[in-house]
Amino acid sequence: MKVLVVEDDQFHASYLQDALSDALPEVTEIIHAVDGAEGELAARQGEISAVVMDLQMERRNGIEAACTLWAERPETRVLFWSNYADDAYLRGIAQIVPDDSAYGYILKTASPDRLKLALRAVLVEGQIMVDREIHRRQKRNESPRTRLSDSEFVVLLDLVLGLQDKLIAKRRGMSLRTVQNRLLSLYDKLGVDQSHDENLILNKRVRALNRALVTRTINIETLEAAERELEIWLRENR
Amino acid sequence: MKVLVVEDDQFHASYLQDALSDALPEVTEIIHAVDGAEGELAARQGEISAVVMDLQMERRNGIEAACTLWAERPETRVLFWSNYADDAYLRGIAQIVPDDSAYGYILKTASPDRLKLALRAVLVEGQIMVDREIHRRQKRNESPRTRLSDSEFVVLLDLVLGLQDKLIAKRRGMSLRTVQNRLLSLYDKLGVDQSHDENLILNKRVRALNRALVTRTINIETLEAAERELEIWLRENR
DNA sequence: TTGAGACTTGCGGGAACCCGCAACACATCT
DNA sequence: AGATGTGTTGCGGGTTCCCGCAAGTCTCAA
Repeated sequence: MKVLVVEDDQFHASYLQDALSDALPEVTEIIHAVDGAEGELAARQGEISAVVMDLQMERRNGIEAACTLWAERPETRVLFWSNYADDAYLRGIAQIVPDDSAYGYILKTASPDRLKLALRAVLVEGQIMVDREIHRRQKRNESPRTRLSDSEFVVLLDLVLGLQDKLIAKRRGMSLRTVQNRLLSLYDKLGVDQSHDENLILNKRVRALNRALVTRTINIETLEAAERELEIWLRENR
Repeated sequence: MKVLVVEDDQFHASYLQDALSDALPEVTEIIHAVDGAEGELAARQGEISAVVMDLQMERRNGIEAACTLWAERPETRVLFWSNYADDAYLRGIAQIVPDDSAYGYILKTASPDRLKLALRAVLVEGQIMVDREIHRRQKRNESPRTRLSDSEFVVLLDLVLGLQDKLIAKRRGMSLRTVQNRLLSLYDKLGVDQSHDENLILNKRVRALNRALVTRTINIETLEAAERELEIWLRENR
C-alpha cells in the first residue's frame, strides 16, 4: 500500500511519516510532496489512493488539490490534517467530496493515538471520520442565528473581494435589493453591529470581513482562492 | 543559564528544546510555556533573561508578551521564532524593542544549523540577529512606492477595524481630509485599483483590507490586537 | 382556501465615501 | 531668494452604501 503525504512543514511531515509507518504496517511506500501542485502530480504518477493532506500550503492549497485529485480518481481516500478548524475549510471540503469516498479531518493538535486511529480508519478501512473538536465547532455555528446559509456565504465571498452590490447581483443572478438583504443578514449573523461601545457606527463592509476572519468563518486562503475564481468568472463574462 | 520557551505547538516546542540543549551546553534549565500570558508569568517568577518566543499564539501573542516582559526586565534577550515573515510582526517588534537589548527573529523554516547559530548569537552572545529571509522582505517592501509609512500604517489599522473617516480623524488627531489623503496613498500602495479587469470598480476599503492581508502586511492577529487597543482607547475617551 | 412565514424586488433618501481642485505650511536644495 | 517636494486642510459634488417601507411570489400547514 502506497501513501502520499502532502505537507509543507518539515517537522510535521516527519512526525506524520513516523506515525504512519508505526500505525499502518501495511504501508510499503510513503511519498512526500510539499504543496498541492506537487501532490497532484505525485498522485497521478504513483496511482495513489490514500493521501494525507495538509490544508495550508503555499502554491495550491489542500482543498484545491483534493478537488482535482478526486476528479481523477473519486475512490481516493483522503485524510485532511490541519492546524485549524476554520469553517471555510469545512465548507470547502463538504462541497467537493465525492458521494462515496472515504475522507477524514483531524487536527494537528490531536494526540498521536487519535491520529493513528484516524489513519487506520480512513486510509485502510475507508471510513468517514471527523475530529470531535471540529464537529463541535460545526454544531456551534449551526445554532439559531449564527450559521451562514450557502447563499449568504457566496455573497460574503464576493463582499470580501471588494465587489460592489451591483456586480454581486450580476454575478449571482440576483436583484440589487436582494443582494443588500443578504448583506443585511450577513451583518447580523457576523455580529457587525454589536461593537463594544453603543453609539459607535462602523463601516459595515470592512467590519464584516474583519468579523468573518476573527470568527474563523473565512481565512486568508479563502481570500486567495476566491480571487482565483473571480478571475475565471471575469474571463468568461468578458 | 535558564531559558524560557514560549510556544504552543508541541512538535515545534520539542524540536526547539532539542536544538537548545544541543547547541547551548550552558543551558541548565528549559522552562516551557504555551502562550504569552503563561510566558510572562514564568519569566517573572523564574527571573529569566533568555527567551525563545513564538509569535502566533491563542491567548496573548508573542509581541504583547515581549512588551510586558521587556517593560519589567529590559535586558532580557528574546529570539522570536515564527512561521511567517509578516510585515506586521516586524513593525510590532521594531516598536517595542528596548534601546540596547539583544533580540533576534528567525523563521521556523530555517535550517537546524542556522537556528542553533541564532540561539547562540542572541541568547548567549547578546547580538542582534535577523533572518536573511526576513531582511529581504523588508527590503522589498522598502522599495519606492510599496512600503507604508508609519502614519499610513496606523490609518490602515483603523480602517481594518471598520472605523469611519471621521472617527479615525478624531482618534489620530488629523483633519478629515488628511485621513482621506492617507487612505488615498494606502489604496495606491496596496494596489487596490490594479485589479485584473480594467473597468472593474471595487470597494476600496474592503479591497484595502483584502490586499493588506494577502500581501502579509497585516494578519489576523494584527486585527485582534488592534481591536484590543481600540477598546482601550474607547474607554479612555468615553 | 386561507393565513403565516420566508424570500425577492422596487423606490427613495440620508449618510458615508472617494476624490479633483486649490490654498497654505514647512523643509530641503540650488 | 527661489524652486521644489511633501504634508495638511477646506469645499463641492458624484457615487456607493445602508436600510425603512411596501408590494409581490412561493411554500407549508391548518
